[in-house]
Amino acid sequence: MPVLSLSPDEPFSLDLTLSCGQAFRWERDADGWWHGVVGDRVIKIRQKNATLTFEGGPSPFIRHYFSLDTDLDAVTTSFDRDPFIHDAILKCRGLRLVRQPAWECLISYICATNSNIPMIKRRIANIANTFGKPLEFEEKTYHTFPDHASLACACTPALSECKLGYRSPYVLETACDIEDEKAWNDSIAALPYEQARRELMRLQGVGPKAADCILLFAFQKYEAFPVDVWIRRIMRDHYIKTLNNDSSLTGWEYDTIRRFAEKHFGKYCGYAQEYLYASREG
DNA sequence: ATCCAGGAAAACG
DNA sequence: CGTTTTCATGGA
Repeated sequence: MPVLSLSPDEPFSLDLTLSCGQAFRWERDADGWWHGVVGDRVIKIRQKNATLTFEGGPSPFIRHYFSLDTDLDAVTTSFDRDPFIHDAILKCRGLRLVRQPAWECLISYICATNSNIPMIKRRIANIANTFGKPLEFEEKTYHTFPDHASLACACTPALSECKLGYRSPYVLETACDIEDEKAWNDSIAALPYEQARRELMRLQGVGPKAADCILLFAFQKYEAFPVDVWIRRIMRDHYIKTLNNDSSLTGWEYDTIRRFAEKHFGKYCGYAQEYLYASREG
């Protein structure tokens, strides 16, 4: 089986990277093997110290998906600006942001609103199993994430089987809105962060939080700082203690938090966000 | 039962 | 215009 060796200046933790809640299509078995579907490939991968053993795709593909080309020490050093984030950096050493397929990431975060991670994973799996192409791997059947056309013409009963709840019409409308997946992908990628964010938020079911997640996880726009209930708590308790204890997150508060984050952590604040999120208690 | 979860749309005043 | 209500699902 192919192997990839990491040098000492290439910190990487497969477990932290795949279990921190950024991607929803990976499962880990008892032996430490991770199985996941990326595009039209089933990837099997395991880490032992500085060695990655994998199957299902060529080495450059693995390096690219897991952002192994990123100088992680340089990135974490750039936002290592206070004791709290410093602790998170130490706790989560090797955590990297992966490069997710944008269309799948878009639908995933439309399905993520007001849910917890196990529920989101189940929904994405339901969508793939219902509408995706089957992939055989080691006597098991996996499924690709369906392209936008497959979802655009999904019939309502089949979609309701996916248990998306009130998110179903958002998925349908967004799928119908995007005529050409690649053109959409390229147009978002070409825009600067704030503009790309506004474009994404025109889609049904995509608000500030979903847009920031998509920009961060699929478009590598690291200045995006998604604020969910956990991040909001952390920011309130450790960074912006003047924020009130209100229940609902207002647009004003969301912007206050992300502006603060960009100023405090710098241009890789999105990376910092993931370290804060991964090291949360809960 | 009640509350909560990687929120956002729609209704309201 | 900013603010509150509603939305579907399942686990704790």
